[in-house]
Amino acid sequence: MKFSTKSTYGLRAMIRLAENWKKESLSLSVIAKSENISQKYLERIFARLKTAKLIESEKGAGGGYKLSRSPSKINILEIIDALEGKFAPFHCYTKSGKVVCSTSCNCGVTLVLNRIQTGIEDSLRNMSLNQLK
Amino acid sequence: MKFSTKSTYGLRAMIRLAENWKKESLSLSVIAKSENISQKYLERIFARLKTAKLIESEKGAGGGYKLSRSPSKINILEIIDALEGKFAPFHCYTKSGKVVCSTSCNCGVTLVLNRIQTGIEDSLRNMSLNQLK
DNA sequence: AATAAAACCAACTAAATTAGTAGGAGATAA
DNA sequence: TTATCTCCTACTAATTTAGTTGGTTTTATT
Repeated sequence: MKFSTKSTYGLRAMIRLAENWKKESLSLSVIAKSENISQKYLERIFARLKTAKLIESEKGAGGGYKLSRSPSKINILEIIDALEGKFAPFHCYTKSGKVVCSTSCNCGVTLVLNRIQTGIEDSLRNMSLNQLK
Repeated sequence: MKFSTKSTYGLRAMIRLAENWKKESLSLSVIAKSENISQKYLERIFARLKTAKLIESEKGAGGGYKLSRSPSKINILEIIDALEGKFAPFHCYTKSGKVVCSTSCNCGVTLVLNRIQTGIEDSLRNMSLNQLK
């Protein structure tokens, strides 16, 4: 198991925006440059964060991004979910592609998967962006 | 975040071995056939489980695999770690490849990563193989 | 009005990882 | 000596991740 650069970059950028909370917007170019991240790649990461309504944007010269709410109201779990995608809905498949069981079945694999998911959720749920730097 | 087939197959196979605990060894061909998994792929998955000393093998005709200890003494966390690998030791890199910070630093990204890791560990630590079916 | 700086958008490429194959060698019971 | 098994290495195919390329649109500033 690993942490993708997507999450790493996204989190770092969100921490930058948190530091800038209540000030003017921060542009992608500034963040990318100072964090040493490919600007174009960061663009797509920001698209995810925006879809999840965690950030807002202003177009045009002088524009940029800012958090859509106070850092204390932004949950780390939301950020990770937005960046990495939720734990995939799980299915056991036979070789023929037929679904044998789903998330709601109570086989061992599903049970373990659900535990891991709630384990992650519980650990991040009450951690908010203002706690990071 | 997703659960690879490696984990799915590996867990299913371990559950099969647990059902067979105290009986004769189960061969790869039997497990692969009944679980509808590529035998050659399962072979490599079993190699990981063996390296982790979770299973033992007997070569030759009539041979096969069995758990190395009672299912109640096998932790699900051990299985997942063996199959999926531990959470990768984490580093922040600059574009030039220079390490900026490591697992022991206390930046936000590392803090989140460590939380996720302990979240998973805590959720699986006291779940053993005999609880699954 | 022209320009520059910004978000936004789509399609491509490169690298890495995952999932699986192919083709054996060596061990062992029947 | 043969069939059944583990074990080993090297390959391929598919998918995902990590970017790149080349724009369009929006907006403040000159």
